[in-house]
Amino acid sequence: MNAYTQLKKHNIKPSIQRIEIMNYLLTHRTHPSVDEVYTSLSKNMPTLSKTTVYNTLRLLSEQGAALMLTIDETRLCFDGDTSPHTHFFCKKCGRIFDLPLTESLAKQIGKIDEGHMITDVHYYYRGICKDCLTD
Amino acid sequence: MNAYTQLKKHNIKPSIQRIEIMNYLLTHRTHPSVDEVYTSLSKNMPTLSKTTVYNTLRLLSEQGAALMLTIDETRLCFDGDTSPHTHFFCKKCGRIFDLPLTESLAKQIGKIDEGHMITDVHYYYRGICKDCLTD
DNA sequence: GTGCTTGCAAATCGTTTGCAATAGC
DNA sequence: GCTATTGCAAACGATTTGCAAGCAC
Repeated sequence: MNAYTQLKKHNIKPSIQRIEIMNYLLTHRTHPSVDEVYTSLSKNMPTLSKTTVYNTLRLLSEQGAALMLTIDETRLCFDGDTSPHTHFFCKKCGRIFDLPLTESLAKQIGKIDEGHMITDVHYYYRGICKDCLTD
Repeated sequence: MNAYTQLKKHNIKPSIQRIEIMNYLLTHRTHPSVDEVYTSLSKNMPTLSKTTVYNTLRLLSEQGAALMLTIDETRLCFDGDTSPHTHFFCKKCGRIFDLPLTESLAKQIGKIDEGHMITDVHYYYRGICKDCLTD
């Protein structure tokens, strides 16, 4: 799915900036922060404003075109992959890894609500990643 | 379990401030923010510093005596209940609710690691709570 | 030309840091 | 007395806000 289609699908009016930001999320599965998106895109879009990146990423997550991750206590990260999966945060290097969602875990989604309306599900794991363990 | 015992159990040297903060968490299951703990305790401890509340809550979560919740993007919240359960965040009123951890969900914990060392598990749900839905 | 989007600068506010004062063995 | 803890003020930094300029239909 390309960026333009993804925006249309979520009722977001496509602008150059929005397409570029959505495209960045779709092609970089690194769970980037606002700053990473901004720094990377501003190389080819010198007039891009960080405010626009903030606004757009928030809009994308509100409209369900991206996930806003709060697993890193120091900054918001974003994920263009909205399919169900879990996230692992390394407390040492700060990277976020994707982990698969087991079938039985997937089945739980939406089962526990107690009358609340659940719109977002996040499964977060923290610890030390494989790479940092061997250092 | 009282606050003093909880601190000793996690190798935290008990001071007046630490006992009061730990006790607050154990007696208020509202997932308070730093500010809520500070504001409430400072009524009876006028010299209490917010820095101490920050330091202590961080220490408690590092030592496993409390959970640091990052479910609310705008502030850190803390939970003195370290037993396995899930959290629901209401996007409208900002409150955090406890939800039970189903047995099959509990069984997943520690199963998906892919070589990483997992130390923390958080299951977060977001949406609109029962009370806000009826408003 | 009307309404939405962008971008700059300034403000905001939760959190951390530096460091001197204090308390506890 | 030595070490750890506390508390104040200042710094920090991520995010938001206000508002004017720009763009699109």
